[in-house]
Amino acid sequence: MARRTKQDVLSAFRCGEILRAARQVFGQKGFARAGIDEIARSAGIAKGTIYLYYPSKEAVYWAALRGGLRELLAEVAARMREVASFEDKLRAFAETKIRYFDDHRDFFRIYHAEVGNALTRPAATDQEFTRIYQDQVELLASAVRAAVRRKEIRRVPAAQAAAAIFEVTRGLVVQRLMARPAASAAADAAFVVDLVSKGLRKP
Amino acid sequence: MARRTKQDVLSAFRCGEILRAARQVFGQKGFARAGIDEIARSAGIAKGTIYLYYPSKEAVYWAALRGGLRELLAEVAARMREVASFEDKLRAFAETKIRYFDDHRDFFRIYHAEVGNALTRPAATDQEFTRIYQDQVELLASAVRAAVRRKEIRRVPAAQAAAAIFEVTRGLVVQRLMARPAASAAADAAFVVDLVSKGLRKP
Amino acid sequence: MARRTKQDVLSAFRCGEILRAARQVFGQKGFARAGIDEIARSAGIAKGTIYLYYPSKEAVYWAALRGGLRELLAEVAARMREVASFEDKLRAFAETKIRYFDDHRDFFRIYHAEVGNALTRPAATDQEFTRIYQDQVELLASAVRAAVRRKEIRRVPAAQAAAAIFEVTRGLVVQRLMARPAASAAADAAFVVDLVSKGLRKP
Amino acid sequence: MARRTKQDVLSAFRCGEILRAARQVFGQKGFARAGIDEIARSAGIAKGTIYLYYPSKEAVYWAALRGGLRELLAEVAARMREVASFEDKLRAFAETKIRYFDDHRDFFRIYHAEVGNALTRPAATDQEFTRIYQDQVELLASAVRAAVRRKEIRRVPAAQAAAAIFEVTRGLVVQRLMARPAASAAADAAFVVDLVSKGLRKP
DNA sequence: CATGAATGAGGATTCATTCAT
DNA sequence: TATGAATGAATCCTCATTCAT
Repeated sequence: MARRTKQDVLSAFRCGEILRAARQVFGQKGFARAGIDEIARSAGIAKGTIYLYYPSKEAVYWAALRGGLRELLAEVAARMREVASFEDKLRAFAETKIRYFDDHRDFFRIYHAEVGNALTRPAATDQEFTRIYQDQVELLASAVRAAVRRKEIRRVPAAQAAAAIFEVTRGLVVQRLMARPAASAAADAAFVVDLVSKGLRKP
Repeated sequence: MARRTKQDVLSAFRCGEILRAARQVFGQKGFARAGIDEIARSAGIAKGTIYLYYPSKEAVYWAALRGGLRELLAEVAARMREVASFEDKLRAFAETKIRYFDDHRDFFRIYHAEVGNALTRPAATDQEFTRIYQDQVELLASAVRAAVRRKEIRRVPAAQAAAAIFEVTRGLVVQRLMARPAASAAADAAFVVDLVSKGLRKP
Repeated sequence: MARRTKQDVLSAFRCGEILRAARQVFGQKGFARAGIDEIARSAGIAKGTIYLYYPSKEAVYWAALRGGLRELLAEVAARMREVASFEDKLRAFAETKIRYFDDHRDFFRIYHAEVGNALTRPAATDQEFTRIYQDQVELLASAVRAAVRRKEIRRVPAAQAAAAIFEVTRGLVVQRLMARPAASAAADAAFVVDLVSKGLRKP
Repeated sequence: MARRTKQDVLSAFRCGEILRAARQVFGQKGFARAGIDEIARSAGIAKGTIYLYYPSKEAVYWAALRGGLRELLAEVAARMREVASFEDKLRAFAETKIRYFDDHRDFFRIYHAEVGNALTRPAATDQEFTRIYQDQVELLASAVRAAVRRKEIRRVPAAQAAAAIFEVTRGLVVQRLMARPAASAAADAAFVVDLVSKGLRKP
């Protein structure tokens, strides 16, 4: 059993290294221009080894994307659960995402690119991506619904409001990455909170 | 002169057809997976003919992107000039963009992908893209500044506000394209206007 | 008839210009790297026009080669006929060739390349090249035979001797073209005459 | 170490096979008309494998040319060192070259073609070719100088004499390859020796 | 399990040739 | 006759994937 466990640990370590390298290389070059060779080198293993853990370049890409997405979703969900008011949830959402992407710029590029791809092919693989993507929006939508119910904010269509919050936040991340010396994460998040909470405030 | 003109017309027609086909194919497959062959076929010409008008696949891509961007920018700027109040300018911006992208879905995908690429390589070619991109944001920023001056809205940082409006709009476009049977363009635009104008309203 | 003649003159002029341009471009780039476009431009006509006079790129090449070869052969033969002794014929041969190639460097490169090609493909077209090539050697061989008959030189195998003279001369041309500031044509020719006439002198 | 050595042996074998195939195909078709595909097939490997050993078609060509040139030069130099008299050195030079090219006809064609190219582009790559080419001539020139010093032959310009010998020999090779049923290598070499040694004999 | 040499399908680009004007 | 825009076959090179060691 120790043997098995040792194997598992090694295997998990390899997978982790591969995905870390994959995010770096895919993030910097995009899917097509990234080479398996380069990912392997960055992971400190040989090209062939990757194929022991993943059946194809696409599979590596999806694993890298899915892993990051799940981590991000979990983190955002956790932070949002920690607070109660709509404004606090809003702030938790924006700040966590901004901070996460500040720390995982390469991943953001994959994520962003995949949004674009999801627009094109409603293929089986993308279904999962779309689902996780929508899970994030749903986090916001339910917060909006609750706030409406609690009369914290005026009655607004939850889906559109959630989408708006979601995209304002994503837009800020894009702006932050395009123009380097950005404001602090907290300041940018505060702006989102301010705009949205005022925008949704009861009349 | 007639001769020359006839040639010019044909040449313009070819360029137009190539760019139209390019937007379609690049939009559906992305730059790397798109084949010159397919673009040519879609344009109804032979592969080699493309190289009479553009020196490389990349050049075709940039021309397609730039052309669309300029058209969009011009249209948005024109619509915004037609109206006076901040709210109307806001509506003009959102509605024009949503409508344009509803009609040019393929182009939106190129556009979206390139935002992602611009995050990675601050190369010479991308400079122009970034500039046009920022021209759009500037349209909004100056509207915001004017509104602040006219005391239509409260004092907010123009750049951030513009980015937020810009991204909320873009986000709605993404949502519309991901989930097909969307609300009307006017309704989605109205939501943006509502959220933002209330969010920026004087206290 | 005047009409016809005018046509003929124009046609001859076109052919001449094409061949002149062909020698220049083929000589500077070799057959494969030379483009029909470039030849046409150098000849001051349009690409398609070349195909009114020659059926293919190869045909242009062969015409350029054959024309030059014939001119050279005629010139050499004429000069050799003007003199009587073996030494004088030798000098006429070497000096005329050296001078001709000094004046037609581009042509020499085509000529040289084709010797190489003739080694490879004993095709129909090359037959003629080989024949003209051997006609030149034959000029020398008959001079050698006559000299032997007249006892000007010792008895040597005419074919080998002719080949040797031919190649020594050609070798000098190569040397002249590789190392620019060469000796005068007369001096180089004199060396050939000296070496060979002494080498073939009666014992 | 054994491992490494086995790899090295395999690698050397591959390189050798590639160059052998390259000489064959380039020799029969010339650089431009030769296809990497065909070279690979002739070497018994796949197209892509060539690119593991050489970065481009050009690199393969140069390696094939350089390798052959060096082998030839080494062989000629060795044979010439083995003998003392001018006549013997002359014979060693001529016979070794004739024999080498009899055995490596394909290589001769590359070699010959490159002489032509060297006439055109004095580019960096050709520099090395020109150097090795001149090293061969220098072998002869120093032999001539020594013979003059030892009074074996009359006083002649060493460079021109060397060039003449060099080219007579090359000319004979061309003749041998153009007209198949040639004399024996020894007989052709003897002719060169006879002509030249008599031509340079003291008066 | 790990390796990396070998594979070969795929794709951008060039250019001789054609043909409508 | 002259043109040059259009064609598409031909070819170099890349790189995801396989497999013998």
